[in-house]
Amino acid sequence: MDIRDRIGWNLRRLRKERNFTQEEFATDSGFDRGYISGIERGVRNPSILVLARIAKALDVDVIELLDPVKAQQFAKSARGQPY
Amino acid sequence: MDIRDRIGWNLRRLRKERNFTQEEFATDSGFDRGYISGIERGVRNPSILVLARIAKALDVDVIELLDPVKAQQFAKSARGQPY
DNA sequence: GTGTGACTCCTAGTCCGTC
DNA sequence: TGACGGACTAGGAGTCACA
Repeated sequence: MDIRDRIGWNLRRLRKERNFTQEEFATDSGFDRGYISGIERGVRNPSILVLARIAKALDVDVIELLDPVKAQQFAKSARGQPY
Repeated sequence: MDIRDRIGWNLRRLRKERNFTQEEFATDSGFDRGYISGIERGVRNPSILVLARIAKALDVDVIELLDPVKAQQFAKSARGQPY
């Protein structure tokens, strides 16, 4: 699994756990909604400082965003689901 | 501890464990030696794909580069030491 | 609510060198 | 052996309109 996908799935997972829309989270974290969308889909290549800001907005450590197991599980559970 | 310092100390720790010079590691991983130096010193802001390439060259998972405990310990043990 | 393409601006990352 | 500088090019940061 590509590292960008790991981050993308984990971000989507953590955001949904908090019942935020992309738009709400974008406002909260100070990013553009389209940029957040791109990270969740794994098409962006964010820098480590961007990840740190995102992690802070989610109130987790950066490592949580890179968790391969949780990313995999969430990706699997999300198959065929609407966004 | 800044996220860039965590990465810097962990990179230096893992590189030294393998008895590589910055130059050797730069050649191995395909990066510029000055760039590797900058990451170790925490003055650079690498993207996640860069970290993935570095992790691969070290044969560890990216998470290892972000380990806060090991970074702290190594930073402490390295106080006053020459590079 | 979200995906997506196109865009500008600025920094990441390279290559050379010196200390 | 590693820190640090300047000049350069590739690519990330950040925004928007439209689907």
